[in-house]
Amino acid sequence: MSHDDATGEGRERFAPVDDQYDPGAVEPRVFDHWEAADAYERTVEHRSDGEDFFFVDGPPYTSGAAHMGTTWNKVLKDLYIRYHRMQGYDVTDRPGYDMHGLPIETKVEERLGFENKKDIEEFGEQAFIEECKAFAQEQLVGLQEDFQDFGVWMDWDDPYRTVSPEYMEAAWWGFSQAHERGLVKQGKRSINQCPRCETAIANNEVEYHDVTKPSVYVRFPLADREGSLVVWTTTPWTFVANTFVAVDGDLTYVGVDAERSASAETGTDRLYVAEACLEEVLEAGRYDDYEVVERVTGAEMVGWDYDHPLAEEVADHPQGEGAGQVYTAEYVEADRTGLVHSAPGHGEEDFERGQELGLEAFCPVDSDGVYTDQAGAYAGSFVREANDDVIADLDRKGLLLADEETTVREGQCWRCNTDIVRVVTDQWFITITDIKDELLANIEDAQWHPEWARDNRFRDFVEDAPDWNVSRQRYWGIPIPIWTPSPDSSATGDGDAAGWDGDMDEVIVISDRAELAERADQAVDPEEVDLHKGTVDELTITEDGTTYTRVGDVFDVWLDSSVASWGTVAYPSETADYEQLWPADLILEAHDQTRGWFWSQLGMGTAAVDQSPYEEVLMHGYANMPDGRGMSKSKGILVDPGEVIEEYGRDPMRLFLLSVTAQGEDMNFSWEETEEMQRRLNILWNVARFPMPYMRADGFDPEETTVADVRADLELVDEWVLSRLQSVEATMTDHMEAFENHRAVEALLDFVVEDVSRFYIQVVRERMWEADDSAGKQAAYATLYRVLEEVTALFAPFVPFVAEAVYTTLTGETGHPTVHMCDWPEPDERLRDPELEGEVEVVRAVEEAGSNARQQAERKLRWPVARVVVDVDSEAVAAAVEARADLVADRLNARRVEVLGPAEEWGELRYSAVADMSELGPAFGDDAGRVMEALNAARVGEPTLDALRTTVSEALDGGVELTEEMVEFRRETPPEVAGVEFAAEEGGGVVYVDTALTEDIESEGYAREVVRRVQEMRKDLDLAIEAEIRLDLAIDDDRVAELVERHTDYLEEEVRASDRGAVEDGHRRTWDVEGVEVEIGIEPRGADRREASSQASSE
RNA sequence: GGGCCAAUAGCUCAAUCAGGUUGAGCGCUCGGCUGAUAACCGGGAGGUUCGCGGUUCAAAUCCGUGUUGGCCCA
Repeated sequence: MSHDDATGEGRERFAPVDDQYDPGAVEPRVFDHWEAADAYERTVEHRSDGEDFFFVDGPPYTSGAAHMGTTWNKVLKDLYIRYHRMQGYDVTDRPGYDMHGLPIETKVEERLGFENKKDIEEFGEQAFIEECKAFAQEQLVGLQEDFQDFGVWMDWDDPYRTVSPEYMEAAWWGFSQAHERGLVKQGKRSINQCPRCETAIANNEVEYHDVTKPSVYVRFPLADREGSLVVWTTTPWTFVANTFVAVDGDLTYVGVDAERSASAETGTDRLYVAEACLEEVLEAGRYDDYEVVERVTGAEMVGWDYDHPLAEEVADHPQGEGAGQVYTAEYVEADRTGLVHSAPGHGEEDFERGQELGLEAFCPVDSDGVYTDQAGAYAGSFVREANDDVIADLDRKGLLLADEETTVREGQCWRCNTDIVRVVTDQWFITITDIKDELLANIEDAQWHPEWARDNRFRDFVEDAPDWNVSRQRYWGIPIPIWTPSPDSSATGDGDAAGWDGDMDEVIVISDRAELAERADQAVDPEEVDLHKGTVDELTITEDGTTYTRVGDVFDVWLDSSVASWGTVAYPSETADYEQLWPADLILEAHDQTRGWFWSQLGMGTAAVDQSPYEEVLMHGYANMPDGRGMSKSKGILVDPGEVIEEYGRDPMRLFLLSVTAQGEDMNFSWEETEEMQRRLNILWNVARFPMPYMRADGFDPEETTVADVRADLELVDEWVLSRLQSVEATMTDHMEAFENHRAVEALLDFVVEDVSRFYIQVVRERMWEADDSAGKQAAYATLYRVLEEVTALFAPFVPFVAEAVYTTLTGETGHPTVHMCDWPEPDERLRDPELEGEVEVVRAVEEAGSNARQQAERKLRWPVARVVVDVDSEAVAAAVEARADLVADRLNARRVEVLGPAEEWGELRYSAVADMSELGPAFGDDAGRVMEALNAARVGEPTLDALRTTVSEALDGGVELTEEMVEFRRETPPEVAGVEFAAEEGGGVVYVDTALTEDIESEGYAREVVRRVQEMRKDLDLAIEAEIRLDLAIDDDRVAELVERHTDYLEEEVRASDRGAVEDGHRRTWDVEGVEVEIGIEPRGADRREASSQASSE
């Protein structure tokens, strides 16, 4: 809507607005207004004395632009931030960005043309970190511009960034707290290693694809008995590290003498396999005969020794205490051979079982996937490429039974698609398995919406969660603040922890910059120091004659965001906000964060301070394509929010995101629905636009004339719409408090479309059009103003632009500088009247049925009907219709409304019967035809068999026995009466409309036909509403002309005709009114004439 | 392979928790209104409630199973 001075001063109330809601025009104006009026800053300031509400923003990762998912997320956050502000809270709205991590390193490497870690080392760590920092910052700016463009109000000038010293320090502090509670340790773990990135990949960063791999059956010769164990694998390269063979203790295994007689490779082998797998193994090994010579359980095989299949090639193969033996293991299934080759230096399950058994985790593979010298003959080969060599060696030694291929799901690095290798390396852990009970207890302290997300999914996950591996062997991350004793006293700076025995009491964990400055050997300025790897790796600590050096690793990025609840308030460098606000009142993310940020925060909060860092969680779904597929930027399957804005606007997009999808569910984006949202907002726009010219013309002043001032003059519909408004407010507040935003906004849209637009405004239009000002008119103005003002506030958090535009036009200079400073409207109980709401609901049901009946009778609404008869089935409905008969008469343009209660019969009604011949036939035989004719011809006063029997018996000159099955009753209304059923909450009935014409009705009907056409001609001339005209009317039918002239006063008042007579050079048109030719001429009078002609000439 | 969520009119969703005649908006179509008018309002058609099986007097709803999609995990 239009105003030049965006600060509110001098802006004109009820100023003319665009005819159509055009988001493309409204939104830029609102942005300008916000900027000029400092709308955001003033809104924040307005609530600065309110109760604190600590919202914590889950930081989006800074690689790539905002997609529909992030858009939805931020718009939801904006909604709840705005809502809580309107509820009076002083809301923390600091946005955050997750800026560390491998994905950014990968992108920077691409940009710089790097292929692996060595390129980074050559480029220089510090320089590489600076590149990453610059890249992440670039991405941040792009993201932030997008978020602002969506109309999201957060503290964009001061986002928290996980790369800032204050934030990194927050991570150090949390980690050091966990350490002090004894929850940090170093340990070996089987990890997913990306050989290209040379780092561990979190399980959730692994993507699975189907790949073709070797499928080999190999026999391991037993050491102290005849025969071999048969194992199967898809990773022959791991045979190098084979340490034991696993069996299922309960499973039956057989020893067989298997023969190949037909082929070239003749001979007999004694093989041990699970009995259930025997056929498969023999077939794979191309044996054609066999004899079972032994049958044992897996348990009985435990302790059997075998020879390492690559003992000659790998001199260092596992051969210590307990190696090369059979053990039981949970992970064995009666599949393939029923015996599992186990390498604790690689596989996760193998590793865990190996730990239990006290076996060495032999891992002769480096971080780049290349065998170390320990791998003997294979040293220097990339493991996957060594598969063929291993297979060839096994074949040469006669150990290979079968060499096939199979398709399996294989993990790949999510960034570079390199196949993962499982290796065992030294990693740092937060041992959350030690605090499982506390974690499970702390879950209870947060309320989730929807609840099942916590009680089903989240709890299961927490119960099964392993220790948290927080270390990554990369560069772009928060350095792990652990300094370990160095073997020599000189500072090497390479983070080598050799020389330290793993005792956590002997390490130093630094918790903040001040402590670092104090304890470091080098001079450190805590204000200036950058905590990244390039800097801190140079720092050593020397205490009691021992020099400590930092471990080389950085934190997994999940640790970064896990400290967001205190990182947001810059704890520990600032303490006041933390003490006042923590923990978070609300966090709000998509369901992938259940095992992501919801979890990492709980884990970190519990490890550091044994408390849940958040109290309430709103979980939403994923944004999918219209057909339900997931969006994927890399595959080009996506809907770009920018395009949606371009096409339909910000508010319609927001409204779609906030109104269509239920809490916790995935959203399927829909262009059609977004367009529909624009149409709904157009109704809001028109509802607001409709009364303004009248208010302006009559000089209505909402400050002077409030609803309270016009209480006595309120009409029924005014009271009704005000009551409905209160109910909608109560409903919306309930839904918003339950985080059911889609229900809340649906209730509001319903109110605007159904109640205000379709009913209230329809009813109130006549009052607005009255020429003279009146108390009733002022009452309508005050009512509608109140409705619009509060509706605008209710819409504000959902569609901030259009709400702002309407609000500023409504309030002019008198309101807040922005609608977003308004309080959330609370229902005023004094205005609530549930009984009235019920009555009007009945009236509307009756109106609907009545309109339908009119349509059936083909009588336009413009023509009055003599009477409407409402036959109801409940006293409550009868009372409602009787009480509101005037309104019913008005809505249906009826002269009279009659109500028939449940006990009354309408004397004019008759019933007929439709005969069912399949029943009549058997019952009456030859007479069936006559009975049918009599039945069909019968008209009875009540729908009962008795009445029918009497009538039919008379017609047939003899009694007949009728049953319920034989007939179906039909209502027969009098001629020119149409009846339609209706139903309301407290009962229903039938509305009969009597459309019989009388001269009186014709007179009014024709008069209204003429009025309508004159109005159209006034509009042709673009006349002002109050402009007066001279009217020239010639009707080519004397009877009709006389009928119309009976309503001369009405006619002249309606069309503002202050003069009658010949119109020579005015606007003339000839109309066909119900078959009668009517010639109309009009011309504006006096001052209106000049105005009209000047308007005409300007077009 | 496992867990959680979803599947209802051409489209987007209600009704499912707590079993009782499947409903709304859009679209389509027919009509009305005519100073909100490129707006607004009414009627109508449109359903194997994803398939199969079970429990029940009664199933969209509860149970089992399969299919498809989403997310998480392996």
